[in-house]
Amino acid sequence: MSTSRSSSGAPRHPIGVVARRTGLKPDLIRAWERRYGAVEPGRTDTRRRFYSDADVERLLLLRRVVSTGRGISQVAGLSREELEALVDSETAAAEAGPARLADAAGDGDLAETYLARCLAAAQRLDVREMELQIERASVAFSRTNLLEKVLVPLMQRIGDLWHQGTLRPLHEHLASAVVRSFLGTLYGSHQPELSAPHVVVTTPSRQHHELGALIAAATAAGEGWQVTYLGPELPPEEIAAAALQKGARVVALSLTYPPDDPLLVEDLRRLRRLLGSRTSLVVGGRASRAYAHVLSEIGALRVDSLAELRQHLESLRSSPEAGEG
Amino acid sequence: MSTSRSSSGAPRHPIGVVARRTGLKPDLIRAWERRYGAVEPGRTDTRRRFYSDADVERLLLLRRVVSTGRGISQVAGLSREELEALVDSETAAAEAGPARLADAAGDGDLAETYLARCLAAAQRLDVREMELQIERASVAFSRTNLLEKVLVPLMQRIGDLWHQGTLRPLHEHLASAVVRSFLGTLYGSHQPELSAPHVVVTTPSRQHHELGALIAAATAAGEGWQVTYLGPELPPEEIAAAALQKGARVVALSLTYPPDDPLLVEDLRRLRRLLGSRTSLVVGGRASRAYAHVLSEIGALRVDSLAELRQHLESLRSSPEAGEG
DNA sequence: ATCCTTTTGTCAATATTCTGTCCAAGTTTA
DNA sequence: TAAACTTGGACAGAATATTGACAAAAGGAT
Repeated sequence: MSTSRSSSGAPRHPIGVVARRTGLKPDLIRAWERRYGAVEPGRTDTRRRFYSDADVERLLLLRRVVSTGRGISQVAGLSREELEALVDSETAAAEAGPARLADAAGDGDLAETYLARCLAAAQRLDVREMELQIERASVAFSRTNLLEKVLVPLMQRIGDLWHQGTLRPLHEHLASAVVRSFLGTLYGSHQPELSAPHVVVTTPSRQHHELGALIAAATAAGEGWQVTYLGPELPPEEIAAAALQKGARVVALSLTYPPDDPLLVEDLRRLRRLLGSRTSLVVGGRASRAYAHVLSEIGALRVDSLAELRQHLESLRSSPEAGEG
Repeated sequence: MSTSRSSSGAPRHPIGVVARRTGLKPDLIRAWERRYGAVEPGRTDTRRRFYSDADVERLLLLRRVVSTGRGISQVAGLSREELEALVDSETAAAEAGPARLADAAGDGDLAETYLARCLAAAQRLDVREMELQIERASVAFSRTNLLEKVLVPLMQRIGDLWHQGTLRPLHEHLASAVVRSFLGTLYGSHQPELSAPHVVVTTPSRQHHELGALIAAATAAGEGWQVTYLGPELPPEEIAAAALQKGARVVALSLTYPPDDPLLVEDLRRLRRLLGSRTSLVVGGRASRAYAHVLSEIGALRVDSLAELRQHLESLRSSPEAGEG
């Protein structure tokens, strides 16, 4: 065990940092200390509390125990070993996952607000403001809703405004860069279980709009998959190689433009041949409809929305093998 | 006590430059020194402060630690290693912290270590590990060194291995996506002064390798410029429109491939015409040499390294107008 | 079930410390 | 001379500490 890491000065954390790390409000941490002596942090000469790493871990432990229904007064005085024992017995008893937060309804207006602000910021080429708004939206919405109600509509609307001439290509590029950067951090921040199935996400050659692929990657990550995002425009051989190397259960492609690429049809057929029958192919994006014929020919799943994608991932996850012959 | 402090490199930078590089106001740097002895810069015989590169890196590290919630008074006296450990523990708080790298050796070896790990991770298509290693490297290195000694060599080496057939295109794509995502967060993290000049960074049409542009964007941000990154492949009209709207002092382009695009030559000429004479054009990237003729014809600055880019930005910043007619 | 008590998270008011910013006056540099 | 730098002091906003109060939830007793 890492009993003491005090080799060169043990880190001492102010209460704000402890609050962030434990998810407990500063007031609550103080209340636990005042009322039950749950922790006994050190003090500076000006009476500010300073917590050690051990204190932080103890608070985390207490939080877990309390969240299982026990009162804080009952467990505040227990030793670390006793707390760990409690946690163990609890997890062994019930595989209770943390309750999922349900976003309240009526988010439409809120999403619309963020959307409008992002659009305005994009128009002004104000990257910082755009990032700020997306950041705020990411706090207000769940990951799923952020994608479905803010980011996807945002890019669609920018695309529309571009095509109708209100916005320049430059605005679309800028917005793409910002959203892409955000999505990159989003899908990377998830820590899937090692037993989770793999999905390889990319875009075929000459399909250089990667936003859809990134959104798919973020969605899959949110569903608990292990995601390997390869970036845009890869030929079938590369995609297949990656899928093979990662033992991917699914390959997800995003098609947006152009909708009439004969070479792409051939690439899709080849990809299906190169992939083992154990790997499913899921295709989405605005242009995917245009390739529906090939897709059904090669037995690829076509999805029209993120909800559909999530649904398919869910079912694919449980089914042992791809249902293709 | 921290032994180093005044070790590496003769003191060089006046406080204004340090302020730009660190994103800290001169007043704040002095306050940190006066109140907590956070740095001990050298002095001229007229009592002017002069900071070494090590001082700058220390200030960057302090800024980062402070931004995570600790008070400056608590961390101002810590050694570099302790500060790095703090940042590391913050980013990898939940992580089972495996072996810390031996910091003792020279930075060259250290960079090599990270490089090798990133390469190995890329080969295994292990995105998470790659991100982790880059994150760690970003703690151990200053922004400048991270770019020049880790990320740029990494992408070069991957490119080489790709061309010699050891790695597949797929690996290059994957690494690009990871590095790009990281750079996106990097260049956005700096908060420039409102009075700072603007630079618009992008890539001309048909130049779809945007990594160089992103690195340039991160470098410019580190020099205290207000950066507008537009993403890759924009025609001259779009670039000029953005530069006009932002009142950009500089437009920076990255050229990597192809090196022999006749249309690009025309695009560059047009861009120069569309830009006002108040806006300088700076061009870098592997293929920029191939276009040296046009570039000198239209009076664009060609840079061969990041150091050169920084140097040019520094001098452009002080000179009131572009020196082109 | 209903009522009462205890527990528990949250909040408010006030005081103190910490921290970033700013100002003024003088000095040096370009 | 204008711009950049230095010193010392001042100040406002953020973070923290303390005390006390309050309402929802939990649990018991009737």
